[in-house]
Amino acid sequence: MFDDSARGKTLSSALILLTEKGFHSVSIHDIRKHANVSTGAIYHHFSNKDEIAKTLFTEVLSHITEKMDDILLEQPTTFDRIQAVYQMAAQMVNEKPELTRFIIKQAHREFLPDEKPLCVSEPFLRMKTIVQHGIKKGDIAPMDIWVALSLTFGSLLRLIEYQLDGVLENTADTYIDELLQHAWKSIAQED
Amino acid sequence: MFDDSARGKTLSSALILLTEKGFHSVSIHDIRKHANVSTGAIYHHFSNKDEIAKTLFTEVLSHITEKMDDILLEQPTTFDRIQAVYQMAAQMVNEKPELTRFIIKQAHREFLPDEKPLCVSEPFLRMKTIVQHGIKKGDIAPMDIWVALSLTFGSLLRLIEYQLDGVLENTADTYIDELLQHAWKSIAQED
DNA sequence: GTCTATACCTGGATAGAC
DNA sequence: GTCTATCCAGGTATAGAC
Repeated sequence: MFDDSARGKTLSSALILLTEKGFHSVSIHDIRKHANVSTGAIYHHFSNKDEIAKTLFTEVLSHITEKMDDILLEQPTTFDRIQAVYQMAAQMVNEKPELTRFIIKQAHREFLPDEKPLCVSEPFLRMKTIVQHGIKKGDIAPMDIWVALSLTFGSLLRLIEYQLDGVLENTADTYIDELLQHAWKSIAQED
Repeated sequence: MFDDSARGKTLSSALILLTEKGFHSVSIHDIRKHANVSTGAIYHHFSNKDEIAKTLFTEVLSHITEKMDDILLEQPTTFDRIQAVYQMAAQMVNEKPELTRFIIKQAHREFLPDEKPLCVSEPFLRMKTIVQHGIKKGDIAPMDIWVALSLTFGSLLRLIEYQLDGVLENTADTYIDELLQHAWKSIAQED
């Protein structure tokens, strides 16, 4: 995910430690030790501890935003767009569970108090766009946008949390077809 | 919620401060000041800071569990049970937003590392029971239990988070009828 | 049971050599 | 750009009077 420089190693280690223990339970010294760099090197690249977490958060978010934009470009129909988001999410939680946990489970308010809530971050605004277009085109039944958003992606996020909590027997991607099929029924325009 | 003893005042203040700022951003001194009690009084009733949060968490959870049990007793049909949960949740997020945030948004792993994940706590197991009974009785279409759970309550939890994040124009209870109506379509056994 | 005063330590951040 | 050594603030927890 990150390169082998002091900066990259710091971010990689911070990601692992932060998702494992949480922001306030990880000290600079912990990161220093895990990344095998010195305190001085860390403070050369980051002005303080907050900035490490903030950098991590924004870099990961913008990475996801790019993927969302690809989906919007490549998939023309509402259903296919939603399906692509489901697949991307399932893949992400399988391949990078710590990173996924960092994004959706961290209490950002605690260490990024000036950050906007996750639900108005760029990737989530892309989801809103998908649903709004779906309603406008008549693919999705007319309803309140927040209700439609909850129905479209709420169950997906829930399933992801189940996987992160370790209660699922199989990986998330084995459930998403069934999940999407049913979730679509709740929002689809009947004709 | 809690009585006027030093213990009660400590818990009330801790609840407010913890949900506002998060566990590690609130010091014992902050709680002491807000509750208008002394450090000594706090340490007389609680062995350490963790135990304050833990007490709060378990007392609130068992309170919700009781309400869930009432629902299971009073409501015989699957739909009515789910509807009652939706109404209870909407009422809770309206009347006690800080408390709701404390339960569903806190990174418990950070200060309660030995606590089970929320999704296998008592109240959430009651939700699982509701859905399992629904499938067995034929009210809910046969499907994987975790998929069914995600579909039934995922969108509700999402809507609650929207309200907590302050993006909704109205309170959650104005949306839940529409939400439930659609969510039910995704799981209902068709005949 | 409740108070004040304080001991002790963790951990963020800096200084200055190389 | 990276290192080691160190400073110092903030915060948990305790001691001991009342």
